[in-house]
Amino acid sequence: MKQVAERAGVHVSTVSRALNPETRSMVVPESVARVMKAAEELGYRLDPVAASLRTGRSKLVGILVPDIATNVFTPILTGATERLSEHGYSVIVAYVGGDSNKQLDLAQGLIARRVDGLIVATASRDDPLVTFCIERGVPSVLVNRAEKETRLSGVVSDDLLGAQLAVDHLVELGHSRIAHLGGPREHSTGYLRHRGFIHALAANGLDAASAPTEFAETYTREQGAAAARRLLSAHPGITAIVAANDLLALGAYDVIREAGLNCPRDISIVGHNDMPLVDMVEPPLTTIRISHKEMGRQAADLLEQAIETLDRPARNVVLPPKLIVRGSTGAPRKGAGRKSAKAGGTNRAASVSNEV
Amino acid sequence: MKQVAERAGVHVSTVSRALNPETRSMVVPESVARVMKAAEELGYRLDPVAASLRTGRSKLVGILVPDIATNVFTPILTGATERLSEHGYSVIVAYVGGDSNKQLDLAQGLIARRVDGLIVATASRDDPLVTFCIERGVPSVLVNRAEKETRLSGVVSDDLLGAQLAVDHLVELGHSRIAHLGGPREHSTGYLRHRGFIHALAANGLDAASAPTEFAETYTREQGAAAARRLLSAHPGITAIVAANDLLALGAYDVIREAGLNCPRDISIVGHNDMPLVDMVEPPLTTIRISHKEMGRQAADLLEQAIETLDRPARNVVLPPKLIVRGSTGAPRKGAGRKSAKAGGTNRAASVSNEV
DNA sequence: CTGAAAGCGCTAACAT
DNA sequence: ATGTTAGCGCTTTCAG
Repeated sequence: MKQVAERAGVHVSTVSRALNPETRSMVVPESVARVMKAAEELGYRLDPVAASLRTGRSKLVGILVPDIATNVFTPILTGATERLSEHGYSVIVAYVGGDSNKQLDLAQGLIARRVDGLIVATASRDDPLVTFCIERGVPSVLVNRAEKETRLSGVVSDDLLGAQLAVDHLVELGHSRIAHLGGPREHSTGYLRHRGFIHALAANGLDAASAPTEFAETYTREQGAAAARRLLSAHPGITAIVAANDLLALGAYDVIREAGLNCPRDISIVGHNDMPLVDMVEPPLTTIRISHKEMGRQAADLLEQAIETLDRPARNVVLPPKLIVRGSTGAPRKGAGRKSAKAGGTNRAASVSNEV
Repeated sequence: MKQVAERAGVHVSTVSRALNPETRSMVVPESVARVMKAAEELGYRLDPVAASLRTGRSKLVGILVPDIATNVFTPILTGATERLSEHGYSVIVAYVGGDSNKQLDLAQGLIARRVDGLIVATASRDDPLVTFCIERGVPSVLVNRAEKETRLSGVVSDDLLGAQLAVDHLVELGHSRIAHLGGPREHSTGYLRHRGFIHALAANGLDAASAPTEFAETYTREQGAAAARRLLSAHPGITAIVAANDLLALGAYDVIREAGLNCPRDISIVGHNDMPLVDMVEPPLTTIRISHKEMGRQAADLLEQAIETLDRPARNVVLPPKLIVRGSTGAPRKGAGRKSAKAGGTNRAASVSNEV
């Protein structure tokens, strides 16, 4: 930097100001030009490490993703990274497991590296990590999963609505014995999709209280299969399953196949996420589409805002999901629909709150 | 740090030495203990930014992945990140597009952040980025894709062998009119899998020179479909396709379906990668399995070695792929096999060099 | 084995 | 609008 200053015939501090977009306006354009030229000629670039040491800022953002990198977190990551890098940020990824202490440690480490903010894709409905972020005063946003209470801004899909869309679709097809293949309830996705399922059932005049339901412990095909097995053995009469997630739905496929049943003839299935390739499985999966990449982008936006103006009130961005009808849903098999639903209803439970 | 020094009754430099595992041996154990205790009590942690400014090292590794994040790069990323974080490294991901100048810029930026090394998952067979890394003296390794010449260490799958496995399998089933649905030839994967295809054909006594071949421009389902369409219209007589990648194979599925044909009855297909869910598509895809996560891990190992001892000679780790037989391959339809192959052959072309 | 002191490269008061 | 100066928090010679 000293060399550049010499070559441009100015002081180092002028070089610093000229090279930094934020302070460039303090320098007369002519000097800026000379500095730029000198820097160019010497192949000089500002040292972000030194700058970071001095300013405490780093143009670095940490992102915490579950280590069981399912397909949904990849587009979130790319969406966020893309958007962030447009604004000069780099992204440090940390894959975190379930251990809460390790999570705090990792966050700690990122903070030590002076990240300007954190994107948390791992939040449970009441997460110590969030408490930690708030206490430490690190600008942070949630993505995909929200907390019970909105302590931090975040971007999520309207999971309640998504599940309702699924139920409404099934009811329209004539189903009334609809079961739920739920996700982990400590995550907002599992919790809300279950609630959406219940409410939609009620709104359609079906018995929500006794609706067959089993929860998978994790969002995996294996756990989905295990839960689906429990569901089918306890309630052989069901004609449709609303799954909290595509992977769970595919687990149900495995079970249905192994039971010698046919989807959708014997049982219809709706997934959630519309992850890549579920249009190619057999039968093509009817599911709820969520734009995870867009979630990532918006989380990036939210984080940048949080970084720029601290203590900005927490705000939840809720993205609308969309029903994608494919081959895994159809009319119930004859003689199956013993419980009768109220006449063909898209009676969405409009008043259900979206509180996590 | 000064506070810790005071509290422990030693000088800051002693604190520094005590806290850093590499220099801890210079300090008498008793002092170390006192320092540790004081640090603990104050909740003090070393500042990596300041350390980085001083030492030039950062415990940060950059990884360059293609921005069209297909499924294969996610496990590479997680594998590498896991292994690296075990050794105290954090990972900065950069999603890079095709523009070579932008790639250099991104690498430049990572270097400015003082990354200790770079993992490059984007290399073409002769990549200016590699030249750049070498010139700048940044420890770097390649992963998944290698260069024509081994200028840098790397981890790849044995792509030549993979393609041969695919052809041998098809020949064993009785196919002789086998086509290749190739990948981009500027990448080692596309190039080598094509060569493996050719050599295996020859080794099995089939006419390699005139084997129907079409190349997709990118590894996408769409480009796969386009190339498969060209293949089928130019060579309606083929009974099997060896695809350079699962996505391409799925593109071929689309085309076969739209042509009213059936896989595997009319045409058998073999993919490459064994990415998630291809066992669930219809028909389940026969493919070549590669452990991308393991590739990521080994790339991490190689990079750590390169960081520890500079100017270590470049070394290629070649992982063995494995044929996974599923439902997309079967015997050719009757009357299709007009060309005759040499008797039932697993005549692998053992002597084919693996040079990229 | 430990203390002293210099300085990594930059930025932000403050002064002019 | 620009120059001066004092560190950011650490590591690492060099002395002792």
